[in-house]
Amino acid sequence: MRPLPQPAREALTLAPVLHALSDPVRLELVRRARGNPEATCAVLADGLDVPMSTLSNHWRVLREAGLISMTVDGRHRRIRLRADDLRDRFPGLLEPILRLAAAESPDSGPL
Amino acid sequence: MRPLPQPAREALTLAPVLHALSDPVRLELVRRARGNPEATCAVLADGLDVPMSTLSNHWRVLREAGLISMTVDGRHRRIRLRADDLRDRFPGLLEPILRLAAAESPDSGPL
DNA sequence: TCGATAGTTCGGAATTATGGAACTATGGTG
DNA sequence: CACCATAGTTCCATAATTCCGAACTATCGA
Repeated sequence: MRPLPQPAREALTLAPVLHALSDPVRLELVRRARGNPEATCAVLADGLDVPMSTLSNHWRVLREAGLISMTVDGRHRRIRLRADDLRDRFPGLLEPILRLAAAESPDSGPL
Repeated sequence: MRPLPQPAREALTLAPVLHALSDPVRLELVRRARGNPEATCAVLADGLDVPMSTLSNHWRVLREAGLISMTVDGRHRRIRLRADDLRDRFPGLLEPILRLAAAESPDSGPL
């Protein structure tokens, strides 16, 4: 269950977080990650017509911005939303954004 | 005082708004616009070591995302934050972001 | 009319994003 | 162990964006 490198909580900055959330696919991945702790990349991306290499890039952007952490678990990567770190560093940021994203695509509808 | 074209309130979507806010320069411009209604481009960008053509692009991104409106006033463009439209369409979004941005660069400090 | 001011547009260079193909690493099976 | 399937990453060429200097436009004031 080796963890992949990620920025420390104190190193998180606002602009990269907003950038990471400014893509519809990534926003959806984050929403799913929140509702689905410890899920793998493939599970979270299920049904999203996006090629795997592009997804891998999206996960990297999310990880480098500090939104998620990844741990290697066998052949899988487990994704966890860094909810605590984000709440600590950017209180009041993530909840409204995810709420509005959910309002904009109620199901996991048209991204 | 002819207004420049801008997306209608109902047409605003989350991803472009987050994208517009994901750049440190634009974030700063939005902060200044909020504290400085009816100011011109030049006034809002004062002191920001960014070339004018780049600023013009930033204003366009902000306008097209629906964050600001611009009206032509003589030789000037007056910038207004679309606070009402944004609050209506994305309640709870802008305030936290601008608060966190202010916390991250208290003055208009290192962008 | 002329010049200065305020900002936009154009176009090329630099950066970033996309995605197919090849690769790596792990687990399961015989 | 040999072999294959799975899960994801990396490489790299193309496409799309962004940056910014230079040229342009529009308006005001003298």
